Amino acid sequence: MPPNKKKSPSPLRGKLGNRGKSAVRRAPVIHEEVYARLRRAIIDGQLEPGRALSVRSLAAQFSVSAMPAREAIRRLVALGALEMTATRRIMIARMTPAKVDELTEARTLLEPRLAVRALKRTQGRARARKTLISRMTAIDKRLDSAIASGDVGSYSKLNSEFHFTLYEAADAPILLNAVESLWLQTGPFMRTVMSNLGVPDFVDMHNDAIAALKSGDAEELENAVRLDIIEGMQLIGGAVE
Amino acid sequence: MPPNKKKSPSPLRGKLGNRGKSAVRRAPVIHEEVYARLRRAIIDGQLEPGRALSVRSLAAQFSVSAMPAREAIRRLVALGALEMTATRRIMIARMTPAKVDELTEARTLLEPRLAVRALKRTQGRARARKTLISRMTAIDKRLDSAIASGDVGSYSKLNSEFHFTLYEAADAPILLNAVESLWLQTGPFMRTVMSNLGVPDFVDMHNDAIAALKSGDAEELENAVRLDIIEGMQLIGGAVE
DNA sequence: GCCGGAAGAATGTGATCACAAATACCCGGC
DNA sequence: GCCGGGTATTTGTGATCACATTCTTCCGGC
Repeated sequence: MPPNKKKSPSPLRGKLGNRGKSAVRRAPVIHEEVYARLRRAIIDGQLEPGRALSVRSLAAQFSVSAMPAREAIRRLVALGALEMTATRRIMIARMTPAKVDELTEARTLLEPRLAVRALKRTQGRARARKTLISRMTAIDKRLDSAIASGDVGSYSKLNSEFHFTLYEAADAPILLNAVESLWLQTGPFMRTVMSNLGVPDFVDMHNDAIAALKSGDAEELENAVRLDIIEGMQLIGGAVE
Repeated sequence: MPPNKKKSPSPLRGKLGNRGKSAVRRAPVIHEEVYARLRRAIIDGQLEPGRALSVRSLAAQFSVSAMPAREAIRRLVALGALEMTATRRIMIARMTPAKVDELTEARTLLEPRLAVRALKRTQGRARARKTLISRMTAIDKRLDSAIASGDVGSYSKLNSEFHFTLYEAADAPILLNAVESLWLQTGPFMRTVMSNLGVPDFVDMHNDAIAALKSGDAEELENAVRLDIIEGMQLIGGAVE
């Protein structure tokens, strides 16, 4: 009997989808799929702060082996989304007043600029601008019903979708990456705070942002985004300290 | 003979230093040591853009096994310091005009704020303020001799040391992390540009920053840092486009 | 002399095992 | 009922192997 051939059991390689229809491009790369899904769950606020995580449990949950799970976890720890205790236990990062302060400053600096970039980038392109506005309006509409029904989960998800739809239109991957890292650290708390205090009604800011996008007013857009961030972070700050 | 016990050869666990004197705290964790060393090398501009990297070669270079090397590489790819080709080859990230633009904006937004935070944090603490100033002055002095002798390597190293000495005094880990990620993407180019164009004389900005720190002038400090960034990035931008 | 392609080496990724440390669990004593 | 301590389990980390691809190299045909 040959001594090798250890790879038989294999936790289902194709489980996470074979990259949809495009078998053309690169291989699946399981660990990126795991990372993407976990990141989305955190940004959308589906995991509460302090919730424990482990390499093996995450691997089991996603039906993959330990290796992709630990790589995804490693990345999220590096980005500040996950926290490691002194004894190397992993959990969703917890909030502190100091972190609220830092996140508020970083977000209010970067996100308005990203929004303005999206505006400027669609300057000559009426078609692209219209597409962006209609997509954001659609999300905003769904956001309204989430607020009306008090659906905290949907609200979190749609809120992040609203912001990133705008930010991604800026076509600025470095800034976007930085901002994503900040959302990874705020996401869990938005959800927690709203579960306690109820869904906020910041929709004014969203409407202002859409209006500014329509009129092409960069300053108004900046202010709308900034105010949205400040109000959201104040909510978190009030709950933390 | 027992069939297990495969771990014998082991690439020298204590090679990278047993964390100095503190055997009190947590275990060594080889992959963090590898990450820290590689990150420093990149920020200091010791690795030129496009330079190839591989898991196994990095492991061999640091006398560790493949596992810590790949974890360090994974993190640096996530932070934008390393680039992956379509065929999964790893290299030091290359620069594009668009990236220069983004990095300039992000850095001019974040770094001056970090500097001001360092200023504010040492407001009441005359002792801490003095220590900070003297440390920065000492680095600046060594920077002068590096400029005088045209030592590009030392210049890069000392320049990053100067900035991060200031930024770390802000005690703002989230902002610091974001800024480090940006330096990881600029480091290799500063070095390249200076190798071609020679060592720049931005020391004025450093002197202004120190002076602002002494006088407690936040606005002057902000401007000094901003100008230093803009001049440096313009140098890179001129070489890239 | 030059080109194309095949053989060989190298690479990223996934899987699995070993191990020390930390946590969880349980059981007996009071 | 509650606590303490010892055992069993879980955990992160490192090491090693397998494998499909990709890159390199070199050689034979023209």
